[in-house]
Amino acid sequence: MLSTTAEYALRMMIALAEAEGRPLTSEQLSRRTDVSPDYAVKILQQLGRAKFVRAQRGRGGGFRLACDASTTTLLDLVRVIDPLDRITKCPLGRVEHEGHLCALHASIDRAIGVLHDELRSYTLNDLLKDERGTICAADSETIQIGIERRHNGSISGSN
Amino acid sequence: MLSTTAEYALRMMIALAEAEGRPLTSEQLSRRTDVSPDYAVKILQQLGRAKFVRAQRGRGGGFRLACDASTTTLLDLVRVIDPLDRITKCPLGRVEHEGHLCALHASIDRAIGVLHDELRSYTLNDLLKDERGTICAADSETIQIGIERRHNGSISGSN
DNA sequence: GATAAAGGGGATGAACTTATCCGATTTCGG
DNA sequence: CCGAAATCGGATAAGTTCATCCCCTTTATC
Repeated sequence: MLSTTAEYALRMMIALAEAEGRPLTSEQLSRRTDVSPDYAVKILQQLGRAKFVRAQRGRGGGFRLACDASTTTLLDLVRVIDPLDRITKCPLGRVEHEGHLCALHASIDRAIGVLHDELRSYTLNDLLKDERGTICAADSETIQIGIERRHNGSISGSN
Repeated sequence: MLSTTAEYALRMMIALAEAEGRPLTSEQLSRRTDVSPDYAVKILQQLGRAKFVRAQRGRGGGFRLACDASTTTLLDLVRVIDPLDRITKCPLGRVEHEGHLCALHASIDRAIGVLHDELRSYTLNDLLKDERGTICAADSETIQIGIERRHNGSISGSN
């Protein structure tokens, strides 16, 4: 339903939100989110143009979150990649349906509407909370390279 | 959000539902729904394999509805073309998320869920009712070739 | 039967999405 | 000011969806 690219973007945004302002290189993001290194860069560039991340070139650089994780919603992020637009004009270009969609397109539009509502109801912060302590992005590598974990006193962590 | 192919399929199903059991040729369906003739056939074949339409070869043949328009939902039809599946297992294959998705995938899954619910709430019959008398499939041609129209005493028809 | 009308289905091309590659540019640190 | 580390962005390849083309089989009618 979402494009794979949108999925990738969400994973990387979660990884960046978890990093709490510290920059992560595209390489690190790639490994944490299982996105190929080169493609990860492309997606990060799109997120950068949309002002959701900021890039810092050069040594010690990387990508940092450039939005408020408590107000940025899933919908905001998905739409950077997938248009996911409501239907406002007749796809068949019928002039008599200007401002008054037929039953078919009105139904599809309502479906897109509830999808919007649902995706808008989750913020980036919401996605960081996981009762099990494992988030589907940003974990395995933090152990390898020894960055301190934020919630290591987890409840029933399986490793 | 829906693939264009799914849109086409819906338009053709509406046109067939409007025809009330009379067969329509792929050519007629193509013109009524603004789908190219050759591609229309391909989509009708998919709908046929899924048992939503039945084809009759030879002179006087064509495609007929093979499902109940009052119980077949938008969701049923869309899923012939687009899988639109709920998320049941972790897309990253993390075993610790078996039967317990992380917050990200749980959220996306809920979004797909509400989309399902909404699409399931419309039947094929619902899409035939249009207060303005114009449906976004199956109309222009009925005038050309003179098949009797079902609701010709329309309210504010613009031609 | 012959013929014309109709769908069946494989092969192919066009367009878009996804993914990779590589050289250029920026920036930090000695 | 040099070199390593990092992003930038254009070119290209691979894969998928969308669309077209063509030949075949089926079927109703004469």
